[in-house]
Amino acid sequence: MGAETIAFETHHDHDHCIARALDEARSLCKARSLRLTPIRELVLKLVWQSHKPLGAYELLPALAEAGFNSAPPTVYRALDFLQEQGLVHRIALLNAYIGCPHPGDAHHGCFLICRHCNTAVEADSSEAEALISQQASKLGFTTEQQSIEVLGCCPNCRESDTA
Amino acid sequence: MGAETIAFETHHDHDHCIARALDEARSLCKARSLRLTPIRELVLKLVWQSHKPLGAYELLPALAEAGFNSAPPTVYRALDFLQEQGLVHRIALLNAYIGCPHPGDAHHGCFLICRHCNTAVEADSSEAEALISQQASKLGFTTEQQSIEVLGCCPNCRESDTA
DNA sequence: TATTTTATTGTTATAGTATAACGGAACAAT
DNA sequence: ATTGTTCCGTTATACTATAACAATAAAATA
Repeated sequence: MGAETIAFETHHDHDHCIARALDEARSLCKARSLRLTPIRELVLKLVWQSHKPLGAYELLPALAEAGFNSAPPTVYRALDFLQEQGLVHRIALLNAYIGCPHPGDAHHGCFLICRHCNTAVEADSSEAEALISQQASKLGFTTEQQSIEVLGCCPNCRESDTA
Repeated sequence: MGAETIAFETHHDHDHCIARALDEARSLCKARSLRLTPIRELVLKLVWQSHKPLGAYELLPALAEAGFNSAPPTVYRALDFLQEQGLVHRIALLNAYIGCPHPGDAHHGCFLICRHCNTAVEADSSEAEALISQQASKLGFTTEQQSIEVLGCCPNCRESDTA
């Protein structure tokens, strides 16, 4: 399980994270002849405002401020598009959405979610996934999609909390 | 990943599954000095009516028929109790609940969920879980709870669907 | 047994998450 | 220019879950 541990680095340059995510989204959509419309781009940017998963309804006010319609379907459509393109992931345990740090390859990694600060890191879990698929296939079950979500305590919170 | 594959056996004696689940629940609650009240027992029985995860609201009509109050809090309280005691699990991807085939030991196995017939099997995934925890700890992350859910196609549906 | 305490359930209201359905606008492709 | 398609605005509603408080039942203690 390799990892995008940058979210656990408290003082990283987050503007860079955002810029990179937007750049990648633009080129990916271009390559696929898809339209990264203003709404979609804004929603992606909003999701990337932190490394904490955000609920769909938390994004609506900012959409309104930006002058867009801000009814639920607007944000859900954008999120659906971004999910289909692998630009954001949905965290089922939280009903929340988070930017994908390495879009492009189809995957749905493993999320390490801190119960204290809510930060979530997407870790590559190909080993574990392979193991699971393999064991499932022994039961005659064909794996199509995996969701691995881990709740716990991140290194930063562990230090401060002694918990 | 060992498994309770009985759910994939189309013609198994399901009454036996139910009876066993209820027996285990009774003795487990007795051992823990907890009250398996009529509502809790009925909810457990309803969850066990099949090997398909059921939504909370799907249980309400049967509660009403049995003469109980059937407002949402009633069923959620029972489900909460049953979850705390490890008698049922919640499938986050489906917002649905399923009976646990081997309560008693604290765990939250891996669920293989068939997209076609909706049957879900709880498989022991201790190997994969250990791997994930171990890799997470390399990132300084302390695992407290894991959720592994797999969507795919079960052996029965694979046969009939050619899909 | 009477009393007190605790756990459980009833009840009403509401919060939070997500989608259906349809019309209109913008864009792309002839 | 016209047509077809995609995207967005809008309204309404479905689905999932919990807050808050009153009433009841069970357990513990006196």
